[in-house]
Amino acid sequence: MKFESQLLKGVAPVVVLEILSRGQMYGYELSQAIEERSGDILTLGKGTLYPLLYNLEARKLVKGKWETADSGRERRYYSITSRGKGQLARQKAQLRELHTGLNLIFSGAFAPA
Amino acid sequence: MKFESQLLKGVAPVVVLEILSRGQMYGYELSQAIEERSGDILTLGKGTLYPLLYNLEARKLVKGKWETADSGRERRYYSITSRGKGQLARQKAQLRELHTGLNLIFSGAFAPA
DNA sequence: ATTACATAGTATGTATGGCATAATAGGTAA
DNA sequence: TTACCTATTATGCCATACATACTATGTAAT
Repeated sequence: MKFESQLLKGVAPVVVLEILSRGQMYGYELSQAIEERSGDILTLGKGTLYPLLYNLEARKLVKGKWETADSGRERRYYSITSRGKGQLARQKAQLRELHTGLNLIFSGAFAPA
Repeated sequence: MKFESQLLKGVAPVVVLEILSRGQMYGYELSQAIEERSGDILTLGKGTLYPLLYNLEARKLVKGKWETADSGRERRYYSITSRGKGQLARQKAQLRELHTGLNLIFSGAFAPA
């Protein structure tokens, strides 16, 4: 994603799971969907996305299957599993909590030492 | 921080810079301040915090100096540099942007494929 | 005094994960 | 037939979060 390096480490999986929760997609399609749906704010390069998908599949949060598109081209379509849905719900809750914590830190409710 | 692994990678430096922007602190004090000021949501273990401070210092975003506290004990006090303040401003802006992007993704303005 | 505990910092190693890059290959249009 | 866009795989680097263990000091309890 076009962010100063590590700011969004860890959110990538949640984003992928969220998008897959609305329907199956193949990798390339996913990377474009993430850009579009985030208003071009979030970007996942292929060097990030594909390894991430392999990882999610190994953890059985998504599952992929090869299908032949109308064009005759082979694509690997990923869909979210029920485990993945559980994980997504947990991670979303944690994102909200993180957001709360950051708000507390940055609102300056405490005086400096 | 007490989150499911890597959800908040990259936010630690911003949090540290933010807190140091209100006054100098030593490491141990910082780790407690982060917990307190985030309502116990964010936690940095020493294995994370100290290496992070060394890294910030190497990048001249903070600077540390040894001082002898009233107790007679040596402590390393860290303060934010002007470079650090610039970095903090940039990172805060990026955090806000990230938040915007995530909101777009999770609000579901787009239909699934 | 001695122990126990909280404070304070350093050092080391591991695992994760974002990312760049390169190699491969198929479909489409000039 | 060349060029370009699509599509996936593989390799390797680097940053970083974290656990653990080690060292050391001040304070309070015994």
